[in-house]
Parts: sequence; C-alpha cells; structure tokens
Amino acid sequence: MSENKRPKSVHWADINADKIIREKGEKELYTCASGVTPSGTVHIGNFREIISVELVARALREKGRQVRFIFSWDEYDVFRKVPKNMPDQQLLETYLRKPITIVPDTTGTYENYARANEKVLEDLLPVVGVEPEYIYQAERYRSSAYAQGIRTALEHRQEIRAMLNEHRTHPLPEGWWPVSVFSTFTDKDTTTVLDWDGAWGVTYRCEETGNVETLDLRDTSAVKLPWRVDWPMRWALEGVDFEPAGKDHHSEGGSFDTSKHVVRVFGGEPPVTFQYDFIRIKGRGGKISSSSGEVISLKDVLEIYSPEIIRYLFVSTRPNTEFAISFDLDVLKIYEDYDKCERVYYGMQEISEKKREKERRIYELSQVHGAADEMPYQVALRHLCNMLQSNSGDIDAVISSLPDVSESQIPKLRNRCECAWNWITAFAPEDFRFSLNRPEDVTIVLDDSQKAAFTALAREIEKIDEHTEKSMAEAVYAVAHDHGIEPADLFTTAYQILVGKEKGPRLAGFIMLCGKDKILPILQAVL
RNA sequence: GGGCCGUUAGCUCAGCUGGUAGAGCAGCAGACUCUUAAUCUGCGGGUCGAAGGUUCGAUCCCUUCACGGCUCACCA
Repeated sequence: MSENKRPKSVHWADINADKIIREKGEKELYTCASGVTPSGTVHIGNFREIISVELVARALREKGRQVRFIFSWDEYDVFRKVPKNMPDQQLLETYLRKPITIVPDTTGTYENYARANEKVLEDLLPVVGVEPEYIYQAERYRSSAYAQGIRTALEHRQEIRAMLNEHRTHPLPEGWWPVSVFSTFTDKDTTTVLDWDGAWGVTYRCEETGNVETLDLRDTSAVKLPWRVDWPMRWALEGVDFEPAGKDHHSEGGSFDTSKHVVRVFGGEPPVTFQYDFIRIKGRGGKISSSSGEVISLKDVLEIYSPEIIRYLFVSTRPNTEFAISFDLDVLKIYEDYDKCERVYYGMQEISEKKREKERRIYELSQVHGAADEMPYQVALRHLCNMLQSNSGDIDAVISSLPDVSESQIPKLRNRCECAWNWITAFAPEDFRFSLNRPEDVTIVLDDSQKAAFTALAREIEKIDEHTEKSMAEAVYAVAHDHGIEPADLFTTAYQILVGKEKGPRLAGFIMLCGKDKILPILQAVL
C-alpha cells in the first residue's frame, strides 16, 4: 500500500506514532516499551498494554522508522499475595515477601513461578503477531546492570524524596532511602536500610535474623529500586520514547505522574504515553483480576476468537475506552462485524467513502502478518456452528463439504471451526446446541398420520438433489397440509426425531445441510 | 480532597483535526402458515446532560454546574 497516496490515517495507532515523531524528533531508533509483573497468570487486561505498544510500533515501522520494542518482565518484584488459581497454596504461602523468581512453579513445569507465568504468554504472543525483545529484570539485577542507576538514585535521594512527597498523605521520612533490600539470609524484603557509604556500599539489617550486612552494589542482586524509582531509571537507561500505562498509573500522583519528574534525576525525559482503560469479560463470570481466582488469559480468548479477531477487538476500540470481551451470543456478532470489515477491505462490500479508509486501516492492523492477497474464506459463525453440530464436531468433514475452498484458505478456516466448536461446547446457550440422533436412539413413536406425513417427507428428501432450500421449505409445508397436520406440530415432531428436542435449526436448511445420507436413516427408524 | 473518563434515537454504542447527527438491536409495515436474538424488504427529526462563551457556524473548542463511573493519595 503506498502510504502517501492515501488520506492521512486517523487511527489511534497512527496518531500516536505521529505524536512520537513530533515530540521526540527524528531519530535513528525509536524505543517502545511495555512491561508486566508476572505475579500471577497474565490476563487479557495485561494484554491490552502489550497489543497497544505493538500497534504503535507497527505504525511507526510503516512510516519507515526503526523501532525497538522492549518488553520488561518485572519479575524481581516481591511475591505479595498467593493467587487463588494456583495449586499448592500452602507451599506458596511460605514464599511470601521473596522475589517471585525464587518462588517455585507449583505446576512443576518451569524453573520458577515467575517463569511459568511468563512462558505461557511468550509462547502465545507470536500467534497474535507480537514479538518483542524481552528484558528479564531478575537477570538485570543479578548482573548488577543497574548498579550505576541505583547509585544515582542514592545520590539524589532528597530530590527524589521531595518529588514523591508531592502527592503523599504521609511524607517519606528524612532518613528514607530510595532502595529496598532482599535479605541475603532469608531472601525476604523484610529489611531496613541503615546506611550508604556515598559510593557503592549499602548497609542493611535483616529484621528476621537481626543480621547486619554491607553489600556492594556492583556485585549484589539484593538491592533493588522501588517501583516509582525503578521505572523512570529504566526509561532513562533504555531511552524509552513511548510507553502507555493503565489508568491507575495515570492519575495525578500515580506512578507515571511521579516518574515523569523522577526521570530527570537520571538524565532522561518521560516517554510519550497514553492511558488505556480496563477491559471487562461478558458471558463468563465477569471479573478479570488475578486475586478473584477466575482469570481470563489470552489463551482463553484464543479458544473462542481467531488471532485476527482478537487484534480487531483492540484495534477497533480506542485505548481509553473500556470494553468487554464477550463469550455469549455477542461472539456471533463480533465475527460478523469482522467479516464485514474484511469484505470492505477486499472491495466486496459497498460502504461510504468516508468509512472505507477507516475500515481498511482497522483491517490491516488486525492482521497478524499483513493482509493476504486472496480474501479469506468467509462462512458465518452461526452457520459453521450448525454444520459442526450436524457433523458431531468433525472439522475435516465440514471443511470438505464447503464449496470452492482453496488450499491456502484452509488454515484460517480450520481455526475458525475450532473456535466455533469451542464456543458451542463451552458457552453457547442451550437452545443453540443440538446433536443429531443416531437411528437407534430415536424414542418417539408416531401415530398413523404422522407416519404417513414423514414417509412423504422422506420421499422428498430422497430427491434432495432437485431441491433448493426454498423448495424444500415449500415441500415441508405441502406435506403438512396434505396430511392435515399443523406445520408447527410437524416441526416439533421432526426435531424430536432428528435431535431429540422440541426445537432446532430452521428445518429446510437443516435438511439440506445434513443431506439425505444423515437424515433418512433417522427417519426410517420411526417409520 | 485531587485527577481522568463518560452523559448522543426505547436499548447498546459510532461520530477522526468544528459545517445543521448515524449503525446494530428493539419497534412498525410487508413478504413464504417457519424455529435455534428466525430470514428478506421498507420505515431513523433524537432540546447530541444543563447553562454560558469563542465562531459566519459547535455534539465536537473554552468555562461553570449536575449526574454516573474509574483512579490516586500504601505497595508494585
């Protein structure tokens, strides 16, 4: 797409990219940053931050700029609370106050607790087109990469203290130090800093053992900066040009607000930023926070939505707007909206010129690796759900029954089938679900007139190749009429025979969909 | 107490850098005596929360107010 010929994009990712260039000036390399504390399952709310940075980074690259997208695992934080969804709660309890990288992975899969939470996400991010450069804070601290940064903080402790006190109810005391120490005796942060020698030496007391020790910043990993100092220190060190943050950080007196002052101490300047709102979950419990136990992760969402559609959800919503990820009937509509956007992109659907560019840009940004030359195969999720259920979830059978599918369209189509099936089995309303009876399972007994009617209907179904959905529907009515049966009764009986329920998919289409090979043996069982 | 964000058709919301408001659902009418929120077609004057201000002109900018939500002031 030749960028210049098109009207200026008004998409938020492009607007922010422009803003970065405007405020930071022309640079060889722009650094965009994101970060998450892996103190529990990384949930879909955390993902909003990550995808926001990805989209802005992509927009910058499309403007011909070099971009470094760094993702910080803030894994050197204290283990403060045991999330309810983790196994072996009692064992985990014993690790409270220690860095989350020393906490064991109670699922027994990875080196430690933090790593377990990280790995699950790292494996999934490429699927949705996010491939940042990971920075592991435990490793950074362990290698004393921040020794100079910590020393600088100590040298400017009074300035920093004043900046933080701006918004505090209870001011930090005169003797406050801008560091916290993990005891080398207990690994816990239950320590008190006693002194700093003006250079690299920090002396502390371990409150649990009473031991007093002096550490050298250049060869210890035990001394850490508190969040409100750590964050701006790293902005300066990495030269961060852009980093969004949640609304909790963005309030006045919040950590972004204080960090934009503290960063000056380290000789840096604050990044361009925006505030993003939280996301809610609909049709599945509601809460998203890790403490409630029920956590919705990217993995959970990927089971219901394709990668493109997950991106689409975030791309098409402005970051400062709260929105819900739905697991209820909205799923059908979301897929339809996406498909419409896709048709607009490929010029298959009329739309006002005004909206066209906007939709096109949303579609582009929603793609994991750029838009394909050929439009993906479209089949409405509702229809797919019926086809899958008629085939007992056999995805291959459904795909091969669809007309004109090209080889290259199959992977996405298969993914959509998997999502549809997951949705049907896990979240679809009861009315929506059915499974075809096996002939031997049909229990209903027909009276003579019903038998005559269904015998006639079976004859029509024999000739299924001559029917269209419409003519089949007419045939169904004709049969009802000829045998003096109310259509509504005929329908009910038909569903009882076919799916063992009073209701089902629209009958004529359903018969056409299943085909005579599936339908006739079932009918025969009651005739 | 500070900050941020909302307040647009019955409902859910779109409306990008100002030019007298649009989608979906619901509703109404019609279509094939229909069913998985059934499908198709047609139908959208709502004081754009209130009051001022800037402007030739404001839903969109500024000020004040009301209501609602979130957030910070402890830690990350």
